[in-house]
Amino acid sequence: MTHSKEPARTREAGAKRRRLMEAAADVVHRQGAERTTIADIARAAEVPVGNVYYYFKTKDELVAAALSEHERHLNLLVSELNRLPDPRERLKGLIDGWAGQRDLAVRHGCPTGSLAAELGKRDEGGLDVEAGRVIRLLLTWVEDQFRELGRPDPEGLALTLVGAYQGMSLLANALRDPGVVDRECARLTAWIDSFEAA
Amino acid sequence: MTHSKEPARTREAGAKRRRLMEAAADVVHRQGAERTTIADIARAAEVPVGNVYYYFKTKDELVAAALSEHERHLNLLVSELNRLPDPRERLKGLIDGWAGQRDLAVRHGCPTGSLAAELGKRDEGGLDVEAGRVIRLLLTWVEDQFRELGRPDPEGLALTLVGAYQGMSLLANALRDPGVVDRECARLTAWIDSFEAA
Amino acid sequence: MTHSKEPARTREAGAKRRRLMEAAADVVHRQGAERTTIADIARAAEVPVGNVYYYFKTKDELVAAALSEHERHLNLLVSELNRLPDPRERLKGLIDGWAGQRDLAVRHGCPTGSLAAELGKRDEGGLDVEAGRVIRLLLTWVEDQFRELGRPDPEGLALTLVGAYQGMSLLANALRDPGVVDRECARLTAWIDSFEAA
Amino acid sequence: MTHSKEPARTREAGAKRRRLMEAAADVVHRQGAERTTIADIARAAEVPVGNVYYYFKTKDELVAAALSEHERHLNLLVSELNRLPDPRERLKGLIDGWAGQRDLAVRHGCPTGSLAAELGKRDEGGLDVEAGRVIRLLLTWVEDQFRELGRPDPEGLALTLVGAYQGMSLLANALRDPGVVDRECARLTAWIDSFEAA
DNA sequence: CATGAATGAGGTTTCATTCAT
DNA sequence: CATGAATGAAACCTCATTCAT
Repeated sequence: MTHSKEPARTREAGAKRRRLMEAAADVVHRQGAERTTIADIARAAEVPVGNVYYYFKTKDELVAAALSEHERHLNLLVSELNRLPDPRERLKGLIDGWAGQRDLAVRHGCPTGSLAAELGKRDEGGLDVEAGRVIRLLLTWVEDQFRELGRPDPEGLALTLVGAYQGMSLLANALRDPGVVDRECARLTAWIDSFEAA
Repeated sequence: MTHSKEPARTREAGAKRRRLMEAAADVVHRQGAERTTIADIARAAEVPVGNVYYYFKTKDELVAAALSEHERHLNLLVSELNRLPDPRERLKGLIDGWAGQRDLAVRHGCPTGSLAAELGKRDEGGLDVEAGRVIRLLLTWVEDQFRELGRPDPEGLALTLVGAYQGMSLLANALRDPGVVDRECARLTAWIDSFEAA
Repeated sequence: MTHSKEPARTREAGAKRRRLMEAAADVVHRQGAERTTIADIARAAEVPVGNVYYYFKTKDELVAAALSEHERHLNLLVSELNRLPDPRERLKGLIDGWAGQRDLAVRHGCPTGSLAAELGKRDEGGLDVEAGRVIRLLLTWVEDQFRELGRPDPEGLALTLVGAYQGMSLLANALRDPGVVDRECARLTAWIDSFEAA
Repeated sequence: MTHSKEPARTREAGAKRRRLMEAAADVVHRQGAERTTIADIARAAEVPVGNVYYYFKTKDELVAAALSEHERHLNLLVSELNRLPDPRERLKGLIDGWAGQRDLAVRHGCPTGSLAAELGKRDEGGLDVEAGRVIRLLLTWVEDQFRELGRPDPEGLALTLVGAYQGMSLLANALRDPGVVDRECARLTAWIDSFEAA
């Protein structure tokens, strides 16, 4: 109880890989992929540095793991929202989720968006494409909601909504101002409400 | 005078600093601050590596120089737009400018925004605050236009407009899709047009 | 008995060690001792990495096992050749064997010779001596044939013949040219034929 | 005089690169390319480890430098021998050179040959081809001598002579026996002498 | 100021070997 | 004996920064 030094193996096998993925997602979100060292992630996951490579052969694989964690979280959120009967409520639920993560956005931006921006600076590795794929998952889901609502140009509306989210996250982070998220989320919610029923 | 090796110091004296700033802004935009080395910037500016330090004492100062280049460009743009008599036309001119930089945004995102996102991952150095300041310059100018247009909540409108720009830049870059910029710029222009005259 | 996981231990028991030795000989010949990892050998032998250490306590023991495999092959070849009644035919049979392994020599050199060269770079471990011992086995056998042929200085002739083999293997490998083996083997055969009967 | 710590820069600029090449050739000959670390070479050249990379971007470039040193030595030797008027004397001079390096061959084998053998184990990098090129330089020169002597099949004779050298070097090294070089060099000299004048 | 060269801290990665089950 | 997982020592390499000329 005093030390966490006790062998983690006894608890559950395979949990380490999960711990590493979560640590990678978290640390990369906070520090950025370039500034994050393997040692940072290893420390956060309470795993010896050398052991990390048993689970992930390169640093890039760890970054990919962070990305897939964000994908997992997105899928969880979407599953949750899909239980709501009304697409309008689903979209407003999504926006509520963004509002709820306000402080995280202020400190570090959108996890997926800021990672995508960083990976987009690379010329090789293909991780940039992977990031685009995760973002497109959200876009497609949002588009589906607008379509179900019977709105014309659901693809454009999805771009506008998700773009607004990425924009507010970046501004809130750059200005260190939580009010940005509050205002924009309120505006977006009102925007959704302004749509007449199908 | 004796050697032809003698450089035209007086002629190029100030030019080197300028070249370094421009190179820093360009290379950092393309590669990101972390992935950019001093040697990269020196090469792009055609300045010997060892010489860089006479103009910029640290790498952070070079990043700050990149930021100030973006600030300079912003000021130039704003000066240009301020010549237009109508604030509505000024805002539409701003949006036209974004549309005109579409391909750059697709490849590397908004220069200031992506740099701000990267610097926001740092805990020290204060460059993140500097980036926020540059972004705020744009926000304030946009806000002034909305105010002059007589719109209520000009600050919120500015956040929405600039946020939309940051969002479209990030999405266009992540998806490698120029259409994102086209669509959103068209929408924003229509949005501005939807405001009645003061 | 309860689980089908139960392996046929008794059946495969000794086979694993044999598989590991063969894999070591093969992989070390192709990649060299230094570039070969325990994992490489384990994979080639289809033995779990952690299990290797029950058969070979160190990597050096595996290299020694590779050497002893080459020794075993040499002994098999010599036994075969010893069935021939004429020492001249035995020597020519040896050369034929070299010619038959031409393509292997072009790709990776003589298994024993290239391993001896690599081990000769070491200052410790004694494996270099072991490699010399295996090579001397061949030398002694060849010497015996020349002696039986009644040639003067059989030791010198053996050095010449085996040296020619090592030289052609190295050159064929370095030049990636199978013709080297063809030419030299033909020459050596003619050389043997040039000796008058005892 | 007591310490060699004094800045080497004062002596001659550019000498460091030369020192590194020589150290690489020497250490790689003694330890083999795989067992040689950058630190080993740096120490032998009295250069800080980090500085090595200013001159050679990768370890492979250092190995290539070692190879080119051997090429340089070969060219020097050949230039020397070319001063002799008689091709027979030139070839015997070459063999005398081998005999003179007897002890080095016993300890570490032929510098070029053992390096070629090691590089031949690689699948990538192209250094193996480079090693073959250097060996071919010697072959071609020897071939030219035999041709000038008016012997038939000069290419085959060159293969035989150079192959004998590589073979004796490998055997002498594997057996740790200088006598191998003595005997074989004597035999080769007699062989050359056995050719009638053109 | 100018410049190629120097330096060392720190990061990524590999791998022989050991250990818990 | 069997096995996946663990460990840490070392190797390669990068780069911001400094220095000698």
